[in-house]
Amino acid sequence: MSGKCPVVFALDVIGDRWSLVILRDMLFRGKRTYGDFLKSHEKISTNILADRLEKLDASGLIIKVPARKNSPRKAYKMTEKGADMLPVILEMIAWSAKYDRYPEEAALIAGAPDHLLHRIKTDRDGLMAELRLALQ
Amino acid sequence: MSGKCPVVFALDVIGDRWSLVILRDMLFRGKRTYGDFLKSHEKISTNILADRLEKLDASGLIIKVPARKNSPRKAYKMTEKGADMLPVILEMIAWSAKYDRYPEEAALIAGAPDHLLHRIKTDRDGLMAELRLALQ
DNA sequence: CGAGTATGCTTGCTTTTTGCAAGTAAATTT
DNA sequence: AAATTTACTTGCAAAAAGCAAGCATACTCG
Repeated sequence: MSGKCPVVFALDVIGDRWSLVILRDMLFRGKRTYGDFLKSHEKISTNILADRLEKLDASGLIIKVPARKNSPRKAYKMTEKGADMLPVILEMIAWSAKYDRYPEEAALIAGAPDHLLHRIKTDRDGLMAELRLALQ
Repeated sequence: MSGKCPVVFALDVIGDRWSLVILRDMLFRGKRTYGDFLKSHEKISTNILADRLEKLDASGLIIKVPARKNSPRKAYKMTEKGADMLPVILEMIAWSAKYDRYPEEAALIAGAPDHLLHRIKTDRDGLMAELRLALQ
């Protein structure tokens, strides 16, 4: 049994920067394969990526699936449990928007344009539904 | 300039389990001193605690203040920037409530009773206001 | 169909971070 | 004034992260 405070329970799954970077890549950038994740701007190293994918799989946030029907090649897919981290990530984005003094460049590099923030504030449920749909 | 995606911008500050444990202790348990934090159930080690307090201070989520007026003894106080992490933490708690299969014991040990969850869902703003007030 | 390339990792090694125990100086209590 | 607490620091061993190279399938193209 977990016996942990809920904050720690969540931290056990996402309390590490790389896990959240992977989730971000899946949720906001449609990445699905090992190679996709490796190419991310933050330069995760190969062994760490393998480790985190395994852990995220083990804790049920993602699952390993055939990349295409009947293909032996693999891809990763977000589970509902994983997608349910969206609110956490959206709040992080909202916090950063408030406190990062240089968001313009972030928008350019990382694709967090103003309209995303606007929707977090005004149409969060719609935004989440849309992002979830894109995971199918 | 940050030039970072907003998720990474936030992760730079709280993308480490101990930082969030410290924030939790301040927000939900009224802890303020080095000794308080050291006593937390998760057994943070002394050098890591010192390091994280310094980093949280450096990034402006907390400030070091006199424990009492004119006292040379120190305490830590949450800034608004720190308190603004509350929504992130509340979403983590909500997520854990959905996926932790043994929340009863967590409630006993860590003080996350059902009514907290209920308020996260039904009166988040009121809850946040109350928690913020307790920080004064 | 076979050679070359791409993909999804694993392995080995170095560097960094963590954890633990002990130590210490200043503040407080008795 | 002595004993105790508090808020750290230091030193060292263990764990984790980062980096480069290797490797066994897949897939692609002639």
